[in-house]
Amino acid sequence: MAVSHEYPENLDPRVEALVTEVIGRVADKWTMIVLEVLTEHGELRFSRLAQLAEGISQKMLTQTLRQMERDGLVIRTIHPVIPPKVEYRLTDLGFTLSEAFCGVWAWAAHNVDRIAEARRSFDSRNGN
Amino acid sequence: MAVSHEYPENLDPRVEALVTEVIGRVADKWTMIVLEVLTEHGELRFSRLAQLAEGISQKMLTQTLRQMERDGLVIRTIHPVIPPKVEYRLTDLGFTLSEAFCGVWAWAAHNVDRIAEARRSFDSRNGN
DNA sequence: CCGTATCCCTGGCGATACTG
DNA sequence: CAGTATCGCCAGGGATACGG
Repeated sequence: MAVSHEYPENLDPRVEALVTEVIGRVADKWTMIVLEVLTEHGELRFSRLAQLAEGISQKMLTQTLRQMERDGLVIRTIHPVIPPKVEYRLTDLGFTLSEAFCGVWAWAAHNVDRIAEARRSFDSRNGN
Repeated sequence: MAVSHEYPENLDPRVEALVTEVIGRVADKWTMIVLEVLTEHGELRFSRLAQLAEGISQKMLTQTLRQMERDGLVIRTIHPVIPPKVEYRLTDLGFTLSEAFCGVWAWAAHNVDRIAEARRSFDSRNGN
């Protein structure tokens, strides 16, 4: 804590744009939650994932999983049985992203109270 | 890398909901970019911030800064001069969040190529 | 069971114009 | 300079229905 940190420097503005695009794609609530759930539980089927990712709609879950698969974050395995069984698990790449985001979760969990307090303070300073 | 990591466990589902809300609020492209810019450059005025946060509209910058101020991530200092001069800098809390997100930037910068490759592969597997 | 397809509508966001 | 206010668009995402 309070240790300095440095952001990666991109000399090439095109690369920087790509990095920003990746950030925009990946820094999304549902992506983070799916990442967390898959990290905690390992391989999961679609329906189980839908339960564990509290509040997600089927559409958003499908969409999120497709994007993550496309970006090489998850592997989708179709078991040719009836009824269909499809399982999702993280790739190594997905796992490393999960590690990175884990720090953000920890930060959030550690600071919920300070944030709530800051909000109360801000709201009372400015007309309720 | 490939070292295991653990997400914070929240026994209380209400706390968990709060954490998720904070994640949803904070895991946003512009918040991440403002965090990065303020970390790199220290205290900045509004107009300079607008230049450095490539592509942001004035509206989104104002909105993002207000939310961040409300959450206790930035301090807004109004210098009573003409023309007006308003400066923004990170709080300690904002700085620790910046640290956490720094890992995600590093991840993105380090893996742009793998992601681009994964996308090409995915797109060619499924009808272009 | 695991999706895709369609409808529909809210709200996020840019553009523009105006104030202290 | 540093905002607020207002309008208008269209994409994100829920709900529903249907297909393999």
